[in-house]
Amino acid sequence: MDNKNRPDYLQSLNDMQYEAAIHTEGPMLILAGAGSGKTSTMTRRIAYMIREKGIAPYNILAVTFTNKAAQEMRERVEQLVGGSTRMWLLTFHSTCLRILRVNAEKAGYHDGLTVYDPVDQKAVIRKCIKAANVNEKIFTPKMVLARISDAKEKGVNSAEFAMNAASPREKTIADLYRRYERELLSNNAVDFDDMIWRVVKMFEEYPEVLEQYRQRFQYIMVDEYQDTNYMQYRFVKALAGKSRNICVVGDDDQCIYEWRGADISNILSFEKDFPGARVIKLEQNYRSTGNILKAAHSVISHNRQRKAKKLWTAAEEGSRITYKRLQSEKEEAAWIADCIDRYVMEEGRQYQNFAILYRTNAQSRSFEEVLLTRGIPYVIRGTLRFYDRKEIKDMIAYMRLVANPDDNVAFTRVINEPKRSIGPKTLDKISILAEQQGTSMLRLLTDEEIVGGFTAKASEALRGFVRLIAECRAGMEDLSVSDIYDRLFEGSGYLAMLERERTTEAEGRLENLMEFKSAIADRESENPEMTLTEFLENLSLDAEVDQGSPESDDKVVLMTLHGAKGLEFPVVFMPGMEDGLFPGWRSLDTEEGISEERRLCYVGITRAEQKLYMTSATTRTLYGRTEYTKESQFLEELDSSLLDELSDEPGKSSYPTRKDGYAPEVRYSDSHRPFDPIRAQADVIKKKSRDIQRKNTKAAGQYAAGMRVRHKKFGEGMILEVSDNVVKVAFDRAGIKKLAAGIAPLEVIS
DNA sequence: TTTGTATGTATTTTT
DNA sequence: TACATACAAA
Repeated sequence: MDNKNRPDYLQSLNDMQYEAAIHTEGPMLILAGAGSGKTSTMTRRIAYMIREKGIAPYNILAVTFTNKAAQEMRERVEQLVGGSTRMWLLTFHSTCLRILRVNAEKAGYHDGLTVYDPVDQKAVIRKCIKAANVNEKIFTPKMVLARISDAKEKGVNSAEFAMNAASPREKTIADLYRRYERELLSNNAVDFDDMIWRVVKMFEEYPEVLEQYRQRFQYIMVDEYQDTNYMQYRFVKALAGKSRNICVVGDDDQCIYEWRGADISNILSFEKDFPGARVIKLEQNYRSTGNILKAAHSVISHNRQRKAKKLWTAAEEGSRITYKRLQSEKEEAAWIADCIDRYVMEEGRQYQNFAILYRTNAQSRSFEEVLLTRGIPYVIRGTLRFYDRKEIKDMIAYMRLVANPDDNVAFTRVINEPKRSIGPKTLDKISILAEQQGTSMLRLLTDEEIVGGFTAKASEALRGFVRLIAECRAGMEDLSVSDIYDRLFEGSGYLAMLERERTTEAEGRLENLMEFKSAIADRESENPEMTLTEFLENLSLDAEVDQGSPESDDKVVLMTLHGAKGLEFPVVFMPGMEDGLFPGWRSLDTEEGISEERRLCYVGITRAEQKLYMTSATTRTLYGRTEYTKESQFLEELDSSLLDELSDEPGKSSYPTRKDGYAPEVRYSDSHRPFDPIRAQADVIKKKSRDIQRKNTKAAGQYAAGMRVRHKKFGEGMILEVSDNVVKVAFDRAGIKKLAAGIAPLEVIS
């Protein structure tokens, strides 16, 4: 194809990529193989729409699955179009949550809508299981939630579920589903499935709302289409139904989340859903050497039901895949460590060139042990997320309670954290009473009569707790998020609790909470007007936070095969190529199960740029049991002419080991540090919090009902009521607001 | 209400 | 093996 007439930013595309980029009208399916330049193509397509076709960014919706992908795409688009764009380039969940917030009332919710993560969901369903008084051995939270999620993905509500329930077991699940649904609604909360589903439902119930968004989003793009579930498909189809300007990008061979609801048939039947769809295959790979691609192809071609395609490369053949069977998982790890050492010593490679990709997280241990003793730097990516830590979740729960007083899960989480002598018994009472009165647990406790009904100790604690939350809620308009955080952290006694403990664990928690504070400050400096609600929303949708400093550090990367999707490394190790481990034993009995594992294997192989190693162990200790293993069937499926199997060389170790001493990282315990930054920060927080409190208690006296006041943001109004340091003002224009007496910039006029 | 001890269970997890 | 949860005792 003649490149001459292309705009400069399209010059670098190959013919297929170019065609995809300039095809803007009507449905299109881009089958983008691994490493085929998918993101380049997509971002250039958007740039082309904006720059050449004059399409307003306002009219474009681009949906991804991860925040990371969305962020990366946005950056690259902005580079291409020069300057920032206010286009909707978001994850499915952010997209739907935005729509849901704007139309909260129509969807049955109200202001302060909270997002429940899996831990919150579990808390809710456990409560439901208890309340329903059913066999907890059979109806485990995990199983029930899986069924509910499944139903929501299919758009089946609890009433419909109940109608389809034939067996007693199904009827029980229907009942639990009903309770769960009701609980979330009364808590003004949505789970991840709800975000998509409620929007789709609202589109059905309010065609004018759908029409409005159809008008807006004339052009729609969907990334990773093979991973969409049925409800996401419905969402996309509804929005694109009229304009039909929909471009989906994906690779059916990389669908590895079927177990989570991803429906591979969405991509397989796209041409049926959108007749006349243009199909473009991106098959040129820019990542791997020839042998790696051939190996990947030999494995994946054992799958039936796939779109015919074959990656090719202009690069050289490269070396073959090396396979080695070791004695145990310990030797397996040692062998891989040797390999890395050798590369580093002989070729001067950097550690970050290597990735160890395993099937299960449990496998990481043997690698950690070996790498640690050898002094090889490494990072484990994607395990416990920062925001999943207990102390972080606790503080988030406090903040959530301020933003949404209906959030019973948040209430239950922190009412006795730190210990306030509110045990399960008291909690039960509160819960039942709240339900009877049709209110939330926190709101119930604003009733002095009810609070007084508990023991002196408990009622005192409850009063303090409620006052703190109310004070922060009243301050929401005028305090920054970090101010609120400081006030909650100190005022709740959480800070004091951690300081009292004096264990290394408590120190670590304190450190994490300080880091959390700086994360808040970071976001605040980017967006000084950030509200608490906004902050919480971003948190719940963005699990990925700067995990130390991953990219820049020169470290071997350890992660699961699932986590590796979308990434690439010069040298990749795939340990644990054993039947029952990979493919996993739970997938063995179905064809679809094996197929998905095979796709996972394909994903793993195609992560490698230059060299791929596979290993297995004849005996493996898992869950404290040592067992003999059989080699993975994927090894047999892999074209043997591409595989070099290394045998044992008796008497000598096949690879040199690192002898030179490696100085372990020296860390001084906190008590030996001349200056303790954590303690210093804690003092700042304490001061800030007490400052807020002091201002508040002092200030209430100067206001009285009936006074006219002026507020910086809300203008003039009249005080309706003053109680507990909270001033209730009816503003002439902004409506009724509750404000913190000492914080709000109120000026008495008369 | 808190604490210690027994018991059962165990892929993968973008949001 | 290792962790979370359930239950009993103080």
